[in-house]
Amino acid sequence: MAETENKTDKSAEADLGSKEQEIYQQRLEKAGKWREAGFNPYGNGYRPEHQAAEIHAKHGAQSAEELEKAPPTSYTVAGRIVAMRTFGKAAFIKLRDRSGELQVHMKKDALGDAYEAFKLCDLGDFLGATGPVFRTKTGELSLSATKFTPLTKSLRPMPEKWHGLTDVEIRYRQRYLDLISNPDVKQTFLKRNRLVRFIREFLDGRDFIEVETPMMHPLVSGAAARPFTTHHNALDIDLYMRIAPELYLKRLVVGGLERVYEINRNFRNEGISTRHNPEFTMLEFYQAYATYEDLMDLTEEMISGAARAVTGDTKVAYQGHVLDFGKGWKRIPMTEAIREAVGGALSDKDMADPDRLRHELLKTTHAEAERRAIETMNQGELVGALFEHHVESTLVHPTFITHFPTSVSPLARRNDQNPEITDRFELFVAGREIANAFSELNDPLDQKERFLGQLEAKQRGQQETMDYDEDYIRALEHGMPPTAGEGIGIDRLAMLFTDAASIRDVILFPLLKPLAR
RNA sequence: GGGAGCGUAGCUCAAUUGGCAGAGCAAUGGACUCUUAAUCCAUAGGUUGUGGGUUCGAUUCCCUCCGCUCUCACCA
Repeated sequence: MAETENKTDKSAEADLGSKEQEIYQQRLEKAGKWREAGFNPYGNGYRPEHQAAEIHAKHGAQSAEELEKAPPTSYTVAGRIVAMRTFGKAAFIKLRDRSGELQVHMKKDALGDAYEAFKLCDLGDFLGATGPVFRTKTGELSLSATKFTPLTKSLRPMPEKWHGLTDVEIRYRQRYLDLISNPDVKQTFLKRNRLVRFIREFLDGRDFIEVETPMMHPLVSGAAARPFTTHHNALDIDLYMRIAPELYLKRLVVGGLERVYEINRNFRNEGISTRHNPEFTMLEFYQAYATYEDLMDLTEEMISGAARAVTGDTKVAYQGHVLDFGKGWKRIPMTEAIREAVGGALSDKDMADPDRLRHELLKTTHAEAERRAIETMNQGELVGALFEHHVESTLVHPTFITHFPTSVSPLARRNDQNPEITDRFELFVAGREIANAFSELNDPLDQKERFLGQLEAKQRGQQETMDYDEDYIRALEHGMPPTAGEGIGIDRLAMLFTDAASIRDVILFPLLKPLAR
């Protein structure tokens, strides 16, 4: 690789502006000078022995005098230079490692000839430094370097130090720059990590086992969504990227894995928005001998626990609201929530009457395409649409909406008292769906009918329908114990706990259109 | 896909009615051994996203295309 260094590699620098080009060349020359001085600008094998946070923890409370009197201890740290202030024959630099930042004082007195090599450092370079710690006149704990080692030459300029990087497009496309420039970003992803870890520990502690099921499916199953398609060459078959793992996980319950969960990606070929990324992370779990009501209890416990683990409190500030994840979330049947929202005008009889519902829905629907879609909806779909229209966005605090219509719940168990509704709930927070759960339909004959209903809906022109999954029926025919299952959108939960307005802020590399070159 | 907005130096932002494209940071040279957005002097850095049009003259007005943001629709 060394021979590329002093050549002008036009292809690699095609995206450089003229100023950046100049900096690039200057830094290449500095790297060359390091080589001449016996330092490899891309060396390997350097072992830092200490971290910034460790040093702050150890000496943060000591005064300048105490540090001076204490027996001298030498530390070896490594990191990226994120700030630099030079004074001719001395300099202060700020070194950042994974634990935090530490100021390092570089003095010609202490470094001798190595100081000339240090002067070739730029903002963004990585270096290692060794020396004792002291406190500056202004009180900052700092390492006084007696030895310094260049580790990696950075050839491109860092984003501006004061305003940082604010251009959202660059932040998403070049997330590494975002992470360097905006410390909050790292905190967001650390929180996301804590969230996922908490959930795993929570479920593991309840005897669930984590599994991985296929991401490439021969059928569209487990949800109503448009899939991505792909192709396997050797088998010469088309496959769908999974839109949900549901039917595979329930096959495992049939197989005797009574408590299973999976945290993994789903892919849906639909619109992109502040709440939708084409690939997103979903937790799905299934528990035999539980009902949807048990899962409401479990969900409250898991999510309020997660809120505390991630943010330190069950009251969470989100986009100007305070969301209260403390126990005792509201549980409201869907029709009741609709009735409240439209002012009590709909009787039970009205709720069962498609024409009455259609009339109600058309009152507030003006877009022509939407009105046409409403004309072909059945009673259950109309109830679902009314709910989304009038209620969903008003549910700020965690709220369970229960008893979804059977026709919009093709995998959920019918309610024993009323077969037109299911033993299902969705959890809404901040006006968004966060979780979806139900007592599972384990009657193979009913499931067959529901699949046929999906085919019928497709006939009517609905684009998001499930395929008929023969093997899944066969699995149910072997017998699935009474089971309840749930899906939770991890990205959306992460948004709530990190006060993120856009799902792109909790996904490291959200999908963007590639730039034309 | 529809609607609204945005795109100027590596980064953050200016530019009056359409009249010589500017500043700070970063960079380069110089001074400086306790700085915290260090300071001071000097220098350099631009295909104003792309391609067209109107005009004596376009960062500015109009159109095309590209990308991003918000929003509606679809959806989680």
